[in-house]
Amino acid sequence: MNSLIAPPQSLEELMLRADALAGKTIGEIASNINITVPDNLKVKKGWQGQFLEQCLGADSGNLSQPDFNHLGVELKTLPIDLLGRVEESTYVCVLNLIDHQLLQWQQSAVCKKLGHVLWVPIAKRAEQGVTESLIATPFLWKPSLEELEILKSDWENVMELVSLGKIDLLNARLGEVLQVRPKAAHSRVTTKAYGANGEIIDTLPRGFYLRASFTQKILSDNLKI
DNA sequence: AGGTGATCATTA
DNA sequence: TAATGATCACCT
Repeated sequence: MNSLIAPPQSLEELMLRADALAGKTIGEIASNINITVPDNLKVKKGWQGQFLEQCLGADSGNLSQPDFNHLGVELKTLPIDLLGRVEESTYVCVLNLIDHQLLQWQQSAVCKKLGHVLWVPIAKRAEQGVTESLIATPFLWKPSLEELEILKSDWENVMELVSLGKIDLLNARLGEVLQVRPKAAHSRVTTKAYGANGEIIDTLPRGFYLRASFTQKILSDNLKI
């Protein structure tokens, strides 16, 4: 889905565009720009995210940088139900298992991407299609100092295991708010990593994800009153 | 290949 | 039934 809409020139312009979507259904917005909505997301898992990117004029493609790079803002859709409960974890970025030497938290992709996020909650209506899903209130978020410390700690714990070649110890149970999970087309895909003796090994590619409990708190903290 | 966008579906 | 591990599509 290529961007047909020019990137917003300012944060204000981005938020005006985002706010204009609030309260509308995916179907309404899609018909206005002649986009066909899939019946379900089984084989279109990233569709909502790409759709919102197009609606808002994101232009970073698959580069490892924030969606609105000139604004330093990352766009994330957040699947919720009608009661505002977060239904899925949030992918952040890949975990680089090779080029991590001397990488500090402030220089990491996780830190850069989560520095400033535009969250767009999308409420899926039970028993109804994607067309009926409702855009809730988008909001800008910067992690608090406390949140930043937890993210940094989670990230450093993972990177320590990676540095020590303890790839086998990585699993989704680690991390208070930031977890590591597989990130690949399927389980036979491999990527390079360092083993415990410094040798190169093949292992399943992993990515960083935010736990739903964390994004749930972010959402709750940002509810309008 | 390996990144982006994620949700699916089986397990615990 | 929540969470982990697996998987799907598109882009460069």
